[in-house]
Amino acid sequence: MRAHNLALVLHTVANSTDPPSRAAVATATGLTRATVSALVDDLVAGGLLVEVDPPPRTGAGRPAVGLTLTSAGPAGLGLEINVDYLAACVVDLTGAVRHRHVERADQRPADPAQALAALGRLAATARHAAEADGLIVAGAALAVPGLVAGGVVRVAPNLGWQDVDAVAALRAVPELAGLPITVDNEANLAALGELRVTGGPPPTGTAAPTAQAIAAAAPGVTAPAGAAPDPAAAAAGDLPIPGHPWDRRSFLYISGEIGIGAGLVIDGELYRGVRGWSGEIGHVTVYPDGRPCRCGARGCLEQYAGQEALARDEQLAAAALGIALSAVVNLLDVPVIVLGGAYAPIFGSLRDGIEAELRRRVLTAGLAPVTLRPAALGPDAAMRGAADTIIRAVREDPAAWLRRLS
Amino acid sequence: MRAHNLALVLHTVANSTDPPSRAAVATATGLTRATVSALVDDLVAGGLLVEVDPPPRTGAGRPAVGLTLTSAGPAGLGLEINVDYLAACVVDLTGAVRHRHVERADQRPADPAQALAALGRLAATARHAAEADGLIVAGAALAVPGLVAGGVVRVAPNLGWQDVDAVAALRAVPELAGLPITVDNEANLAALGELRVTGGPPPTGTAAPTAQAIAAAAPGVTAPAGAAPDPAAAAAGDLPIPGHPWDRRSFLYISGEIGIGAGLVIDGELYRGVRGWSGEIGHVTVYPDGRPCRCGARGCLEQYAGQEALARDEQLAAAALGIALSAVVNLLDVPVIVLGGAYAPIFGSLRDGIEAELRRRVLTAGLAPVTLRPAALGPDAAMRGAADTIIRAVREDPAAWLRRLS
DNA sequence: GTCAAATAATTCAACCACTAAACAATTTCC
DNA sequence: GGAAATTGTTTAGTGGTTGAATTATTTGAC
Repeated sequence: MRAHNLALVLHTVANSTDPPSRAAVATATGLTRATVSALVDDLVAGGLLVEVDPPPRTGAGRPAVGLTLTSAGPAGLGLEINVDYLAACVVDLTGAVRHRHVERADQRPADPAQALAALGRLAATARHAAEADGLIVAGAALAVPGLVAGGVVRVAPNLGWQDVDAVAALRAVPELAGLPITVDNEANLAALGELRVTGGPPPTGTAAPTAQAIAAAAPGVTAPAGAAPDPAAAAAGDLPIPGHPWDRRSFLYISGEIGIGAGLVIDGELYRGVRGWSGEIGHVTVYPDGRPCRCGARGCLEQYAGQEALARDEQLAAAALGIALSAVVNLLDVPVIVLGGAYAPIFGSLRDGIEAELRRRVLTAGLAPVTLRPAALGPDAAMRGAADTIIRAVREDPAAWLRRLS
Repeated sequence: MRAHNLALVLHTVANSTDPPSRAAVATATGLTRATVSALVDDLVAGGLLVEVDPPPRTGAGRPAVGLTLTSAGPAGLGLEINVDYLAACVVDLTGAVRHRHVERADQRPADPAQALAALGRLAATARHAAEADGLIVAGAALAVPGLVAGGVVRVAPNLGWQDVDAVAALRAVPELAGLPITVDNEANLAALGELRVTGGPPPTGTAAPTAQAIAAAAPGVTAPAGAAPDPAAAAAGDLPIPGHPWDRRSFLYISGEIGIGAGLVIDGELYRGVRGWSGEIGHVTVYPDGRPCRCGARGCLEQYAGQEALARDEQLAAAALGIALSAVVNLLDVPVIVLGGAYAPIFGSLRDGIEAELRRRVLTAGLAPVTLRPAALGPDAAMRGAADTIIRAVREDPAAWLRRLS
């Protein structure tokens, strides 16, 4: 119960726009001021929260002391191996990127051990830099473009990997000793990265609006007015995302790389699938008797909207994407689709073609909108999402972190 | 916390094969015998559990007194409106069907008010019969073949309904006064019905096996050996379902009626979609330029595997189903697909055709099996699932039920 | 400048629910 | 018949919460 309430308080502070006072947290959570005080004391002592200067005064009374997440506590180490680069970043508890290093180099000629060794070096320097900066790296997560099971990369076709125990390789790096390390699919983690940047606070208390209310409000397929990413806002890391509040916490993220992956986020939670293999949208059938795919099937989406096909014909790609995405929406009732990876920069030219298919093929298109939007994060999404899994674990179970310190 | 532990104890008793003692519940839950005693006393006083004769002795020591769910307490009223019948059933806390009445009649000529009035009469007699039998009807749920939003049936094409406030109509029936009433999609509820019958207990304590372990064990698409439903076992309501334990709690249920719907159950939870409109697999595109569908699109699954098409060509239906289901598995990594409705009786002739497509088009088919199986429940599935939502609510929050009594 | 009103945070007694350990009840086994 | 075993209850103790009272610090009125 204490663990639950610690998490509740931490989330409330994290999701507030300006530093809330203990009293504000109490009213927001429904707990007593006394209880909140006790919990906050623990979180401050444990180095997860810090007291900051009071927010601008608002009337009579004793001035409040503000609370924010620390920028000197636990941090997450995000790693990525992709076809043409290695990358590492450190993200602190507030979600700020504190270190970032990308090493461009084609990984396909390298064998897995070489690539992982190079990544290990990147990770080691990132950890050093972070700890010199007062951060405590709480764990590392690695994004790879392939199917992952139990820490092992089963298949990563575009890297040419098969049954590579990436976790074991990283654990062997001496500078990473003692760190919990996980591996996950690139698209899944990119979806989490997108969520961290655009997700915003969970709908506090109020339930999602009824479908009834939605349908009355805005029929048809829609996209935000200024759909192209606003560079200034994106740089500030605080993109204003239009739409209904739950649009920001439930979406399908499509990652268009050489292959095509997807990450499904439902109400702020990533759905990984029973065995961790969800999101293989690249091999959804679009044209049953179409082009042969290297997976052995015919007419896979990847053959029409993968990077190769994309270079040849963007409109064909858009139509194929539209067909596959219609299936997703019909099956899962996802209100928002985020186009990432190679799709983000050409969102403008894909949008109409995708929307045309959605309008035609989504059964509920007339009842409620399906919103299309470009990804906010660019090529860093997966690495950022990987780091986010670490700080998310601390945020969701601060009690464990406090125990770990003592 | 008390609420949580009450639910924990209730679940433990519910999921035990024979009536457990207080001590057995204590060891199973990890709570103290003292705590369990206190909780059980509350549940017995509230009429959710009853003490029964001790199970056969097993050694020395004071004899235990067994605990079971009551068969005289809260009950769920399950209702269904479909194209050619109305139905009502009452299910008690143990999951036993205590009353059941089906009224065959084509509902299409009737206007919604007439149909709902007839259903109201059915529901009223069911409630009476149940209460004469010592049951307390805790609520009612209605299954309809259509899109539902906030208690309103937005569209039910095969009934010819549009924007029918079914909940309001039923609430107006005097004999149903005071009952919480909900409406839901037929396929969603049928999936829950299937879960109740085949789901079994949640994997106690142990996590799902790693994908790694699975892949090593059994590659390829598989189906249970004796795949046709065993009538004797089905009648006993205790069908032995083969496969891994989590297979029973994560599956996609396909309901083949005039239209085709699907209900997705993940780890024992029904996924309804953000707006409640998930599972419209009937309008997933199979052949992008194929037959025109009444939804306005082309090549929808319904045109190739709906009841009409099914009558013409079962093999075409199987191939189309295989293509659409491959998309589902690629996207969601669902390990089991349950064929219900009109598909269940002809499972044998559909199976090979579906499996061929799955083998070809599911990317991970070589890593882990996709199991196909016929539904266990037959035409009662949706109605049973509807009733189950009511008793599930009581089971998941027994504290609320106890409060309600006082 | 002083005092009342307002707001923030802490302290303290009471309470609820769980744990641990002792105890009572009832059986089997020797 | 008595020791051992097992179930279920009782009792004292503890952690974490609430609610009320208390302290701290500011604004605004006079």
